[in-house]
Order: sequence, then C-alpha cells, then structure tokens
Amino acid sequence: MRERHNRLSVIKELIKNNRIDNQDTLLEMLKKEGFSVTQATLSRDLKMLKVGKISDGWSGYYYSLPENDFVSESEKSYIQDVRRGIISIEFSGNMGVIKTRPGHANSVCFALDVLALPEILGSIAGDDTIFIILREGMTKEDLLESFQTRIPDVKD
Amino acid sequence: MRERHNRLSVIKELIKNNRIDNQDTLLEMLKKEGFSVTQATLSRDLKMLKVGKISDGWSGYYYSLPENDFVSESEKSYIQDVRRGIISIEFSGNMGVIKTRPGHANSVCFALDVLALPEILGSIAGDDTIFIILREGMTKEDLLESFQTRIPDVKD
DNA sequence: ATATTCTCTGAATATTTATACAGTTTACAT
DNA sequence: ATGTAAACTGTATAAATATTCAGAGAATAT
Repeated sequence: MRERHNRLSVIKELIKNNRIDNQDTLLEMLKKEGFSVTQATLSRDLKMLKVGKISDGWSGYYYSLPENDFVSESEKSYIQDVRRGIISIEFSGNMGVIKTRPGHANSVCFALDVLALPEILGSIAGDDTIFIILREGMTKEDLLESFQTRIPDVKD
Repeated sequence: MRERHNRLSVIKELIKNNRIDNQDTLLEMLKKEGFSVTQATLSRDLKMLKVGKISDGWSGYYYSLPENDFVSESEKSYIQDVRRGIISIEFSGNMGVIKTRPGHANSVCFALDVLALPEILGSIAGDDTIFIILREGMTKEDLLESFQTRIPDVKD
C-alpha cells in the first residue's frame, strides 16, 4: 500500500508547476493524474508535505512547498547569474570593483543584492562594472570568504 | 480615518513576534492592543499585508509575513537613508523633484536606486536636490503609492 | 450645500480546510 | 491461524477563513 507515497510526489510536482489556490482544484488535477481521493485525504497530504499558502503579491494566495525546496531553487539561479557574469574583483579601501562580461553588470549586481551578503552595504552597476561598498567593519577578506561559501567555484 | 493603517502595523508586529495560527487568537491579541475589529476585517487586513500561512516543520501552521520584509535586511538601512534625508517631493509632468536635507541628496538617491522602484526610470542627485524621471506610463500617484508601501511613514 | 466617490467596516453567509470517528487493509508477532 | 497494532482512507462535521451585501464616514467634485 505504497499508494500515498506516489501520490505525495505527484502532488509536489503539481504544486511546484502550477498556481493552485485551493484543494478542490488540486483534487481535480490529481484525478487526471489517476489519483482519486477525497478532500480530507488531500488536506492530510498537504500537511504531511508541509505545504504552505502564501500571497502571490497581488490579490491571491497559492500553495507553495516549504522554503528549502524553493528559496534555494531561486537562489540557485542567482548564483548562476553571478557565475556567468563575473570576471574579477578588486578592492580599494572599503570599495570593491567587480568587472563583468559586457552587459552583465546589472544581472550580477541584482543577484548580489538578492543574495544579501552581509558584507555588502550597497552596489551599483554600469554596463560591465559594479561598484560595491563594504559595510563598515567588514574587510575584503570577509567578503571573499562569504563568496567562497555562498557562490562556490567563483575564483578570485 | 487612519485607523486601519495603525492596526496593520500592529498586526505586522504581532505576527513577527508570535507564533499565531489562527485569526481568532490574533483577534484577541489585537483587542489587548486596543483594536477591536471582527474576523472579517482581520481577514482583509491579512490579505492586505500578504500574510501567508506556512508550516512550522512539525505539525502545525502559523502566519508569516511575506519574504520581502525578511529577505532584505539590508533594504531596511536604505529605507532609513530615505527617511532620514527626505524633505519633500513635488512633480512637474513626468519629472519629480525631491528636496533633502543638505548633503543627503546622494544617499537618498542611491537608496532609491537600490530600492529600484519600478516607477523611477532614473535619478540624479545634487547636494540637497534630486531629479527623478518617471518611467513612461507611470504617474506620480503610482510613485507615491509605491513610496507608501516600500517606505512607510514617509509623508508627502 | 449636495452629490458622488472612495475607504472602511460588521453581519451574515459561503467557501475552504481540518479533524473526529469508524472502517478497511497490511504488517507483524504469537 | 489469530490477535494486535499501524497505516490509510472516507464520511460527516467542525473549524477557520473569505466574501457578499449594505451602510457609515470621510474626501472630493459640482
């Protein structure tokens, strides 16, 4: 009776790939996938999967898998942005200059902003150059170390 | 009738500092804070605040403020920069002029840049004055509203 | 001033979600 | 084989949350 197990992973997929905002519609989708259960069971499944219901930032709510499977998913793409764009980092006092491939400064800068490294007070991007300001008390070593851990494989 | 505004920020605090898992208990807490409303109103408030309900990883669910208020701790310091420096905003056509305390224009301008309000196409700072250009299709009302939500308590 | 619109609200109700309870099936020990 | 416990589920219902409707002020326009 490993039925539930399969169902759970299907539910996970459905939630990841769709904007679902109530159990009845999810129930429909499940039926199409060949799983026929009642709302009560689904409710239990969702609880088991620790699914949350969060705002879409506009006027509605939708189901979402717990942070771990999500935040890091999105974070990964930012890390990729950094990896793809970055060429070098150098420092002068509390300022850093990141050189990027042409046109990549913005995506890298934005990504850094999202990653919210504690060492960086702020950053501003041109076309292939980013200025970063270290937060007071932070050193370039601190930042590079943070890079090492948050964005592995970025050489310096 | 600025009642709701106050209530919203109290609700925010309550949610941030407590593990609340239903509206009735939140309603109780609100009452103790001097706000007496019905569940219907609270439901609307929560929607307005984009509050979500997420798993505690164990066996229950609790209310949680949207990522935004959390992801960018760094954003808070920029918001502070704006609050500290700004004096007034006025508009003429698609241009805006922000007056700041002497020497603050740059920090405010930089902060606005980081906050990346969608209504602002670009901005340039002098010593106590910032010019901003509204993005096409955006109105000053849009911008002021954006201010309201991103940088609460900045009067205009 | 009067009309008009907008924001905010409560009461009642609809919708959505969770759970108590009972029944079925499987696993596993005796 | 029989008993017992555990996992899983549906039905019915409770609990939680959202929305419809109507109305009261405030704000703005005429």
